[in-house]
Amino acid sequence: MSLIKHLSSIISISQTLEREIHSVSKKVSLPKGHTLIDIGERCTSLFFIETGLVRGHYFDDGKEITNWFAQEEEFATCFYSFIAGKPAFEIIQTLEDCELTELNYTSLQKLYTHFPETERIGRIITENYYIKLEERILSLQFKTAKERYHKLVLSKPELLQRASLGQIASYLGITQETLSRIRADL
Amino acid sequence: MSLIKHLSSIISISQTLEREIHSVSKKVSLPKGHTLIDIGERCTSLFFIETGLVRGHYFDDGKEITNWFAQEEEFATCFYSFIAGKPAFEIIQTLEDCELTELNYTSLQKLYTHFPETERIGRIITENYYIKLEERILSLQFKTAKERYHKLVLSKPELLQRASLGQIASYLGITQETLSRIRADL
DNA sequence: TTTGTTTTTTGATAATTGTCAAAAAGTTCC
DNA sequence: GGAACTTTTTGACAATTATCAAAAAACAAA
Repeated sequence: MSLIKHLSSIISISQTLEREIHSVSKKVSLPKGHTLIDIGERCTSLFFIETGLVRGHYFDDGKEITNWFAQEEEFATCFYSFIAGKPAFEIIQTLEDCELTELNYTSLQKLYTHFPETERIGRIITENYYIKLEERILSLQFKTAKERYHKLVLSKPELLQRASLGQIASYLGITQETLSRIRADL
Repeated sequence: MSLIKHLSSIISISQTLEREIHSVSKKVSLPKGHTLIDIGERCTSLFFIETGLVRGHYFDDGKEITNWFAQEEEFATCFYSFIAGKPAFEIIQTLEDCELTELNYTSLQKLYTHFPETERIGRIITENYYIKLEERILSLQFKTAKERYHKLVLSKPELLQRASLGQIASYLGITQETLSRIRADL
């Protein structure tokens, strides 16, 4: 689904605004394994995923930790860097060939200013992402490794085919070995 | 700090808007231990904390789990219920005598509509809360109990005096006994 | 102060998950 | 198909954290 269509599902987008979004955003095709943003860089773009899978990850004690996955119709960015203007603490990387729509920070701020209705879109999208994060906290806070895995199986079954075990394990906050064992005894 | 002052630190608030916010919000004084929202209710209010401490908690397997704390100059609400209009999954309760400013959902939506500049405030506040949640995820995902505790000591030292050990422990995703032991060997 | 209540600490033990190493299975590419 | 590489699984063991129970400490009320 295109970015415009996605936004239209939140509030109606005028012809003028649609044209403006078209003119300030750009389509990007990237192969699997491509790094969009590296640690330490400033992440000045928001990527809307039309097709493909992207993840954000960082290193802790030499170990790779997946912070999030983003798939079709979701946005990918180092949120902290994008919003706060600080260096990114994570690597953003494609896990599959991707078709993305890129919108940079300056253009987005201009949209907010010139098309006040986009503020509402921004707010609502952020609210929804907030709720998703909150759910993840509930899961990480007191659920066992097995419960977290089963929850993921229910909520994002396709992801299990699309990402590697190690990537999924670290996303769930457990080691790959533990996840492998959880899968074994079912 | 008052709600108006807090909002002014984000964008400038016009006289008219200030008057409007005044007229739709109301001050609430509550004693320690008061329940603002209970599980299953719809949370239709946003509470800005002028003085005092509030927490959100739920029960898992009979155990009380603190989901968040909110103190002076922060907002308290069951975000999920407030935004999605679904029943709250948590109890919101004062941990100290509180002075709050209450703004209800309908009034807030009217503000958004009649004063488009408030959309921006809403977006920015949500963005900032999102970043805070993200930080907490990083902590819960792979840090040890000790590391999580020390991080809290650095970021919110006063909280340790204001909330009980059990409340803090569950917030960190550990048992009270473990937290007690962590504190002991320093 | 004394009594009753709640919170925190301590101890013994069990369960969960991590670590390190190596084997097995699956992929990729010539 | 087979070599080289990557990913997943398995095993033995260690570390971390939870559980349950009880003692100690802190707090509140009469």
